[in-house]
Amino acid sequence: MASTLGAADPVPASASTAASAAASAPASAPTLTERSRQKADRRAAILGAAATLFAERGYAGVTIEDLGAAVGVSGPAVYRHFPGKAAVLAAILQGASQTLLDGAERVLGEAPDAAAMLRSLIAHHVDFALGDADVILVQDRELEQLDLGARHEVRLLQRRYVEHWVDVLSRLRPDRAEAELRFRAHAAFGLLNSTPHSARIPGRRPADGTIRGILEEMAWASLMS
Amino acid sequence: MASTLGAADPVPASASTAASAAASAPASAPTLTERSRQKADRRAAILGAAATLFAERGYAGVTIEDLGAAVGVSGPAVYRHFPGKAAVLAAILQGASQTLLDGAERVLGEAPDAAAMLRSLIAHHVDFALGDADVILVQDRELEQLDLGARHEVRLLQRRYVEHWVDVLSRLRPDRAEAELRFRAHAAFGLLNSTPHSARIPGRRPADGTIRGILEEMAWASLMS
DNA sequence: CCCCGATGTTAGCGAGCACTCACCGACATG
DNA sequence: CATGTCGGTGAGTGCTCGCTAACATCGGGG
Repeated sequence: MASTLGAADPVPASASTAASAAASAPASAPTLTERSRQKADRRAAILGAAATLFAERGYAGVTIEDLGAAVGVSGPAVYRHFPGKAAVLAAILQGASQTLLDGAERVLGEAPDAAAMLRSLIAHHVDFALGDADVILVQDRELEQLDLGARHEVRLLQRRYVEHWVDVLSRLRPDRAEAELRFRAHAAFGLLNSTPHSARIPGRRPADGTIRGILEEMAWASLMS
Repeated sequence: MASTLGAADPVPASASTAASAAASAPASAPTLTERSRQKADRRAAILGAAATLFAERGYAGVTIEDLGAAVGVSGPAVYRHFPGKAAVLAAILQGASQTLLDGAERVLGEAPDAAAMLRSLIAHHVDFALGDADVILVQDRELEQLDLGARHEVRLLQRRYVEHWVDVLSRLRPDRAEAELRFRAHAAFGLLNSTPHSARIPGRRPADGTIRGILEEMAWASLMS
């Protein structure tokens, strides 16, 4: 769950004003004190709990008090880790987009040909959708709650992610226009991201191992049809 | 946009306490006075505006004042048509589910065989998704904002809708388990409902007539793969 | 060992908002 | 024409919630 923007850096920047701060630790290493590790844990815990709560009750349906209570602290302690409620949401969405993009670029580097690339992209996306269902829900539901800056950054990451799909697809189907391939990619995302939504529908669904195969099959068939 | 529940009946129930109310009009006819027609128009206008606003800013991001202002009245006038903000959302979601279900049952009656049925179901769903994009967005985003009663009713309608799909699919692919077909149907909904989401993504998309064909092709391919 | 900074707590403020109330004009009915 | 009802308004109310302020506590580096 990496975060770029957000004004709340996970690395403690103690004595940042002093120019002679090169004493305690090598400047490149993030100063592994006990205090900072606990802080990082708290931050991660808040993000995880927030993703679940936002997915369940919506961004507006969760209070700062809820966020703190979910990790054992109460109310305004959250402000020690995030500058505000919106920043928590921003960190979740940026982390998700970054993770998705990084993973895509990783698997693309390992695939021998275009077909394998598409298979890898699909498999990786399924991984994410099944593993971080909460984040998926929040992702395509609360994006417009973000302020313009953060929303723009998330959009940028998403756009780069989509372009990887379009690149691979245009190698497999050079006869099709880019606009169509981009549209098909978005539709496939809708298909793959449906699991978090249908998860709360009553009708019992297939075993978790089976789901994976079905989703990959459907995504491939729809994209290449 | 029919509404069953909601405690706000579109038919004026004036003098409902009097037992001798069989004077002015036939009891079955809804008393077509000018006043009641305007009221029905207002109600419909509020519902339409609310769908757009909820889709744009989320249920919690829209105030009762906004709802009134969108149709030219201000603030509490909305309470003359709906008992509260939640009732507006409930009417939208119930209307959507009902419309979708009615349309499905209509097209199913006109199709000669199972393959035509599936084609019709897909085409009808695409119609709805492209025509009422706002409602689609609200549908799969704000369902849990409803109170338990209304949510249950919407779930019931949705369930019946899905069962129509499962029925048709099981006639086309009797080798597959019902649970898998239901899961595939939900995934296809995710695919078809993706257009309202991707509509606000920057990358230019194909012409509106082309989209229809692509979506139908993808849905069919994914379901029958 | 001691002091500084960082993390947490409780109390409280101020804004936004759903909803109510008292009142008004207009339309349909007897 | 008189009247009761209905749709609309402006002011007001109480509550929720994001966020701040002032104070307690503790870990860790000089």
